[in-house]
Amino acid sequence: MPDDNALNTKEKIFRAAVSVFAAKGFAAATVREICSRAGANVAAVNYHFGSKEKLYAEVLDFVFAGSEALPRAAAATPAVGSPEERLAAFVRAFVRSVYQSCEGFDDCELGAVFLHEMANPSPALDHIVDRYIRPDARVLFTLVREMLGPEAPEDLVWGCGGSIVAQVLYHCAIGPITSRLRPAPEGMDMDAFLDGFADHVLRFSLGGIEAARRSLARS
Amino acid sequence: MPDDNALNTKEKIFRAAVSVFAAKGFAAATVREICSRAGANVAAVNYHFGSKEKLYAEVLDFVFAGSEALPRAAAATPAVGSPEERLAAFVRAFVRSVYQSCEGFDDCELGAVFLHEMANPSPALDHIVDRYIRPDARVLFTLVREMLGPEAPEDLVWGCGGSIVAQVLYHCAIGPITSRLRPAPEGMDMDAFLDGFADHVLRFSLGGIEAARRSLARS
DNA sequence: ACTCGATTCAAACGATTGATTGAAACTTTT
DNA sequence: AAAAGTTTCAATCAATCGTTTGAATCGAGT
Repeated sequence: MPDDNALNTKEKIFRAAVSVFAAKGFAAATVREICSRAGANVAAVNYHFGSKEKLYAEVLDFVFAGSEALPRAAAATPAVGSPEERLAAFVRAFVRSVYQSCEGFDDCELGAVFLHEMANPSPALDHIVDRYIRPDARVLFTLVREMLGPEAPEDLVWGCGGSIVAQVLYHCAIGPITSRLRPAPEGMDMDAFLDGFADHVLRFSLGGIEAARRSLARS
Repeated sequence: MPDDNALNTKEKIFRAAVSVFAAKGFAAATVREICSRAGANVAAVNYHFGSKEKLYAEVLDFVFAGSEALPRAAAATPAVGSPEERLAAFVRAFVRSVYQSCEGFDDCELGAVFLHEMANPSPALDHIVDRYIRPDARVLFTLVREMLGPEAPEDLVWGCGGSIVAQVLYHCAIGPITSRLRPAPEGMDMDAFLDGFADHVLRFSLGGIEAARRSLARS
């Protein structure tokens, strides 16, 4: 029967896998490095998880699932209030869920995992989209539609929703560029930066949606 | 001395490398597949280019360099005219340079190469940033500053510029998601789609910049 | 103390990778 | 036509990958 030590080894491998997969993606990560970081034998991954791919699928699900402290955007969006207020909550939670490290991890951002998954999609992506991303998208697009009005064409709703998502994902999508073009000042307060970033995205997006609404009324 | 046949083999390898690297990125691409597609021996890459890495560096430079038919955004932005007009030209050229296939290639978008490079930056990225990305960024941020006014803080200029870049890169950053959430209709006219996409990004961004300007005047 | 299932470990396996080698084929020069 | 230089090729190298193996180790139940 699995005792504490066994669970500890499995847990240690899982935690190491989260960090390594986040840093390197599925293909570039090696089970040897994961086991080395976990202080375990190379065979431990296959013994406890079946294969590297199954371990990755579990990690992916864990990273995307969110938590109470770091909920997914849809879960943090209230059902009542003005569309602007709800969008503000959505964007703030979305930004945090992408850039804040997973609970109990120093070095695992969903954004990093996500980027590797976009560059090299794994079979597990379908499940992630259905389970986690589609609900978030649904909340966002419903909100955008409320703000654009019922006569807005579907394409415009998706366009504006995409513009919001794009801005949130910006830093994770081009991190290596910003670090070269405009390196972040050392000792920066990450929480304050994320709040300011979310504020900017919200303000910029409200202006963008307003412009889209105007162009709609004009035609 | 290199004759036509030699040039042909080198050229064929280069063209195959462009496609393979764009589709898989540097690490996942293999010299065996490149040579196979080129109808050449495995040793040809090292003979003609020195190493897989040097070949990749040449491919990267080619993809980012742009062309007369597909210029980089900065090169397509006129020096005169209203900031709005110049931003429109910038965004249109930017969108095309990211999503339109390189001249003479059916399956090489800068966006695909870029995405892999962001997920797994190569040593060649520094040169690409200095040579190609920094000039584009300079033109964009100068434009944004013109529209925000001289009293706008640097952070706001970078924020709004980033919001524009983010929207343009959206589809390349989350392609696997959109294809699952909202598959593109088959037989879609890519040129028309890109024009419409650029129009949306421009309109949305003008609204966003206007909102940022207003928030500036208010404080 | 002994047994038995669960876990860990060093060692190795087969496959694949980028790179190298030296001879063969080819082109150009003499 | 012989020589020199360039290019191609099959074969192979060392390294690394995920996975497997079988024995050693451990811990709880009898």
